[in-house]
Amino acid sequence: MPLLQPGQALTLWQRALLAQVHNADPDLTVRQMTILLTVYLNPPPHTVRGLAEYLGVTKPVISRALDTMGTMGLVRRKRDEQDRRNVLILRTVDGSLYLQRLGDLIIETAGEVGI
Amino acid sequence: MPLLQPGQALTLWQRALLAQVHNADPDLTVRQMTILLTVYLNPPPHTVRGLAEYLGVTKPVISRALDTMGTMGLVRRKRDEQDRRNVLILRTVDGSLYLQRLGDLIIETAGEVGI
DNA sequence: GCAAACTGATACGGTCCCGAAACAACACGT
DNA sequence: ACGTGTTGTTTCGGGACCGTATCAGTTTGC
Repeated sequence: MPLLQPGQALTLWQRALLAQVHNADPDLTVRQMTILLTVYLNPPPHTVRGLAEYLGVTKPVISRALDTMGTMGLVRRKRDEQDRRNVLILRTVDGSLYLQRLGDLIIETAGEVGI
Repeated sequence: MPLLQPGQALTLWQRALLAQVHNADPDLTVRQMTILLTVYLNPPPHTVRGLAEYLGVTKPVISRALDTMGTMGLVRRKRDEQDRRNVLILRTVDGSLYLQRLGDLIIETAGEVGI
């Protein structure tokens, strides 16, 4: 018997999204959230082109998402001095905290659902 | 030791969102997805006002989301004949299939992550 | 030195979403 | 019957996002 069953999975998903909607913080797009998680969970370095390929979206999508999340302080841009065409996407303290809260939220929700 | 740990939770979240981004299907907003899950997981009846309160958003948000998801065939509207001011939000076969696929996707992702 | 290739950012036109306010349809108490 | 309150929808101005095409800066190979 699997630890996670379909009904539980959807309930977990609903509760976690609901908490996020309730939260007054500005909502991140599904794409933005995926970019943020990728930057913090996958090993660096991260570039615009690399993220665009990984997510299967166009480069402007990444560029604009970095603008938005940069303003929010969730990520940071830095020129690659080895190859000045590249832009490296770096993590920030605020971004780490943001995702830490998200992780705690999912864990807490999972507990309530009985996972 | 909890079954689900913070790192695993975020990885699960990332992989599931990534699969959703990769999928060519038109993306649902976080709010729209939450509405859809609520309609299918919480016991009926569902009204515009009820959903707006439950999600903590304004009524127009619900009304417009129902327009969009109605066009996609994910939910259906029906006048309440008991009190014709109300609109009941009903489930559809397509909506059930959509969420079933989402549930399977999360389960599958969880398996890959080792949950 | 210079043209071609590459990387990330930007301009443009279009679509969708948002919040506040106004609106139409309906129920209910007097 | 009629005014009040309720419910859901629509309108309006504004903002964010998207995809395509284009642009500026940098590297690479001849």
